This record gives sequence, structure tokens and C-alpha cells, in this order.
Amino acid sequence: MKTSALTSGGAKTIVARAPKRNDDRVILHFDYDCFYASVLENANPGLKGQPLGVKQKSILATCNYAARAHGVKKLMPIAEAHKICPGLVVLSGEDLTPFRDASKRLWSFLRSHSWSDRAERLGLDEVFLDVTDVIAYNQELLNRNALQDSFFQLSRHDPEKGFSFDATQFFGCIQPSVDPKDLTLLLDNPLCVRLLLASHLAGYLRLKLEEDFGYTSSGGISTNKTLAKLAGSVNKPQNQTTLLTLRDDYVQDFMDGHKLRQIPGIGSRIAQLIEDHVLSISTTPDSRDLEIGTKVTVREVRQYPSMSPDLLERILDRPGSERGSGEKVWNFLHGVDASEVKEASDVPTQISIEDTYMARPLNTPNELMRELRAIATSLVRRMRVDLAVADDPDHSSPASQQDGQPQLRWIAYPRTLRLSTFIRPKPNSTIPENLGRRSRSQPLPSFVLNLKDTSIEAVAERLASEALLPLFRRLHSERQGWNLALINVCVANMVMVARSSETGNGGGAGGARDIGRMFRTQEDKLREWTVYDPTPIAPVLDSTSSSACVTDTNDDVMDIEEVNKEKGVEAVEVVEELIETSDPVAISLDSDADAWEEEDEDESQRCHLCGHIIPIFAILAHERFHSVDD
DNA sequence: TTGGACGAG
DNA sequence: ATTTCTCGTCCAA
Repeated sequence: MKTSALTSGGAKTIVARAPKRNDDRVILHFDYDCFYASVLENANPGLKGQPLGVKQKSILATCNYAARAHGVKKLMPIAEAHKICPGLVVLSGEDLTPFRDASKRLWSFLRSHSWSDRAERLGLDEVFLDVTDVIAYNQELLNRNALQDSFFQLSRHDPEKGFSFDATQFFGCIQPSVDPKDLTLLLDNPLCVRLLLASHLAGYLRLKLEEDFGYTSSGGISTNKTLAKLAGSVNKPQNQTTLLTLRDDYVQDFMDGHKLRQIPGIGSRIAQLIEDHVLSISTTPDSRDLEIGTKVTVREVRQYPSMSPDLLERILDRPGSERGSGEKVWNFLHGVDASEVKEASDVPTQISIEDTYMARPLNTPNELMRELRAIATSLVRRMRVDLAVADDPDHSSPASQQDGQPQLRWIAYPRTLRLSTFIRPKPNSTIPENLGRRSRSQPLPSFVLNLKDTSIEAVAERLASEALLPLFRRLHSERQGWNLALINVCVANMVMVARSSETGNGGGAGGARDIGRMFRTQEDKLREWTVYDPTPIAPVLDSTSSSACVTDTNDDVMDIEEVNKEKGVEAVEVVEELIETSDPVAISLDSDADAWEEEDEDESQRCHLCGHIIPIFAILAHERFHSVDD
């Protein structure tokens, strides 16, 4: 990297130049206070104020502040917690459903306040928000002659929407602390004004989280994700901190005070390697302590002789390590982080279910199948919750659902199924490290995507016996006695599914449209991915049955006509997937199928394998299902 | 595409 | 009775 020669007292030292920070953005970070415990308290208000612990298996995943006052800690064994806090109430937190639901609601609310829709969840209890454009808008509106009586506009279109605030001071804490009388001077600095506005937005949002949803939180305000998150940790709980990035030494002093391991993005592995180097510890095979990366500060690493991105790269260089990680760490040490807050998405990139069995490892085929079934059931349920929506087409036949259950349709589906296991380290092995963690994957069998007349249990049973068990045998050839300590089943490699109907309301920028991306439907977002509306061909058939998605080799989605033009191929050759028709029985039981036959015989053709009428464009994909399904 | 390492809560 | 249950990214083969 770039270096510059400095002369100090005659001796020349080569010093790596500090990277340049970009303060163009405004980033908020929210961290809900002891989230799991708060969810359970809200579900059962009688618990409020009492010491509460949340249990997973044999340990406390977390606890509220009343419990912490008694010395209870996260990840503490239950028995120990009861000893030091006899009145401790312990509830199970093994089912994550209520935590996921609450997390999603809070995230949806926060998300509606980023006009660029950049709202990223980190775990269930943290959210990054990019509010750059909201802040810029309000900066222009600010009346310098009446700062005390300012109004923050949350909407471009509805001037009523917003809140009053005093723009002569920050909301919450600031870092570093500044003389109040200097503040008027600082207000001439546009960056300072933006951070001040952001502190009030964060304060308002935290207040709403508490009043409207019942969750207190900690907040961090700065110009990138790393700084916002670290700032938020300065004053917790129930408070917020704005890190003033007005001068480079403000930022550097702030970073320098942290231990290496505290920097998000520097994990135990990286911290260990750097620490060993800085402390000149020869790599003795047994020098690992429990606390890793907590001995050395950012300042000490930074000031280590001839420290530079290149040196860091060499320190971290090992097979499989990320290229450019030297520069990345170097940037972190200086509070530089260009990573963007990712655009909000309703579709997860993967869903996994796992269970651990350390008390009693699995060893017999019976135990194994029981667990595979249980995990498969949870997984199929999660898929239907997170990847499917109720199919209520505005213009379709209103009397379509007689039974209570709304018909579901996929908004995305996974292509890959993966099974991972962990073998418990044997009683005595010198380095009981990994190598116990292994996984195998395969294409997801298409029957899992059948939403019609198929109970979760039935699908899960098939999934366990026809897919997971074979995968398991690929991992472990032994018939039994595996000493299994963990099973993880994951679906990944998501494919967005095209929408079938309701492509309307293109232009109208109504006022209601604004605040809400809150009310932005999943369909709205998926429109970007939608390439083909099959309604004209199969107007009667349930929309899921005829959804298709076209993808070119660059994964860019295009209109089918354009694909034809560009590539000179027939439509049938670029139809990538057709879901839901995998089960011929389901089709034949569908009375609508008759309508299809009558109306579309011209453009359809009989499948020579199952004898059903399939629209011409879908024949290829349909035939693929016959091969996949067997 | 697959399997693993690593980092986050 | 140290190892919960996830989710995401990146790399090499």
C-alpha cells in the first residue's frame, strides 16, 4: 500500500498512510436491549421487573438487566445462575418463532424510515439503517433562525408527518464530549448538522420502538456501519451515542481505545494471529487462552513497527484466508468502512434448522430418523412461513377457498438442500478441533414445493427418508455408533418466483406510497425480478402452477421477448423452472385443469410421460420434473 | 456447484 | 452442565 517517508530526529521511518474515511453517508444502528428477555416480558407483562433468564438447553442464552444486577451473565449454566440469583425466573427460548416475529415487526417499522430502503438486520436484535437521503432533505429544510422549534419531516409528500425537535442540541450522548458553547461554532459544519439531525431521528425512532412496540434499545449514529455500531455500545442500555467524525483524531482516538476483538469484523481467528505477531509470541502449539484478542488495543497494533496493510496481509495469509483482508483490517483499525447497508429483502438467502445432542449423542438409526423427521418438519414449516404468501389475487374467482386455509404460493424457493453433522470430539484428542464438522448437499427434491393437498408432516416424512437419510449415508457409511452431537439441515440457493397477476399501479406517486415502503408489498419488490406473466396463456389455472422465471447466463432477468431477440433462441429453451406441477396427481385432481385443456389446446401439448396437457412453453421444465422426482 | 472456514448475534 | 441456533460471506476445488 501507499507509504510516506517521514523524518523524525534524523532517522527515517517508513509509515503507512492512514486510509481516507468517507463521511458522505449517515448510518444508524439499533440494538434492542436484552431482546429475548424483552420479547418474553412483553408476552407476559407480569414478569417485568423480575430477574428473568432465557434458557436454551442447559445454559442461559441471555437474561434481563434485573438478573444481571444479581451477577447473572449470558451463557451461564442454569444451575450456577440459580445459585447467585435464587428468585430467577427461567423461561425456555429454544423455539425462536416469537423472537423472529418480533424482530421482523420492529425491522419493518425501522425500514419504512429509510427512503432508499436500506435496512439490514444483524441477528434478530440489531438493525442498520441508511438514512442519508432523509437527513439531506431535512438539512435543507432547517431554518437557522428558529433552530429550537425545528420540525423533522419523515415524508417527502406529507409535511404533517414528522416530529418537533430542538436543533440547538444533540439527542442523547455525543463522542467525544464537546463544550456546549463550542456547539454553535460546530453547527456551521454541514457534517455536524447532519449528525445532529440523525441523532434526533434515532431518538425519535427509539422512542417509537418503546412506546408503540414495547422495546427499549441502544442507538449508535455515525457515518459508516462500524462506527455506528461501536458508538451504540458506548452508552447502553436505553441510550444512544453519536460519534462526531468531524476530525480524524476524534475517530482515531475512539478506535484506539478499543481492544482488537471488539471491532466488528475482527473475529477470534484474525485477532489471535495479529495478537500473536504483535506480542511476538512464537506459535507455540498450546498458547491459547480463553480470552483471545482482548489483550491488545487498536492503538498498539497500529503503532507496531512498520505496521501496514501489507504486513497485516502477510500476518493473516494462510490457505483459505480472504484476499485483501490485510487492507480490510487496516481500514477497520482507522474506523474506515465502505460496506453498504444492504437493501431490505423479505426473502432470506437460506433457512436452516439444527439441534444439538451433547448430553446424549445420537448413535442408532431409530434416533437418527426421529431427529431427521423433527428437523424436516420444522424446516418445511419455516419454508412455508418465510418463502410463501397467501395467494389472494384481487381479480380471481372470489369463491376459490372454501376451507379455512388460504392457498399459499411461493415467492421464492430453494434449489439446494444441505445436511451437516458434527461428531463429538473423542474423550481425549490432542487437537479436538473441527474435522467433525462436515456437510453434503444435493438439489432440493421438487415434492417439497408442492403446496396442494400436502400436509407438512407428509412432506417432512418424505424429505427425511428420501433425501436427508441418503445425504447422511454419504457423510457416514457406518450403520450406527456415530456419536452425533449436531444435525443441521439447510435450504439455500434461493430462486425468486415470478408474480402472476396485478402488475398495475405503475406511476401514481400517491402520498400513501411514501411512508411506506412499510406498505410496500412483497410483490412490489419482486416486480424487479418478474419477467413473465403467464396469465394470458393459463388464465384459469392457479397462478403458482404456471409461474415461470427466465434467467440468462449472467443471472440478469429479462423479458422473454428480449431474451429471444438477444440470444436467438426459442422461449422453451430458456424457461428455467416450473414449480408446483411436479405432482401429476395434484394436477389431475384440480378441476381447473379441465378448463386449461379446453381453452388452451392450441398452445398446449400432451406430456408423453404423464399424459397431462402442458402449455408448450413449459414442456421442457415439466419433463425435467419427471427425471428429478425419480 | 460443493464443502468448508469464519464472523455476526 | 461450555457449545444455542442461526444467518451471511467468501474461498478453493
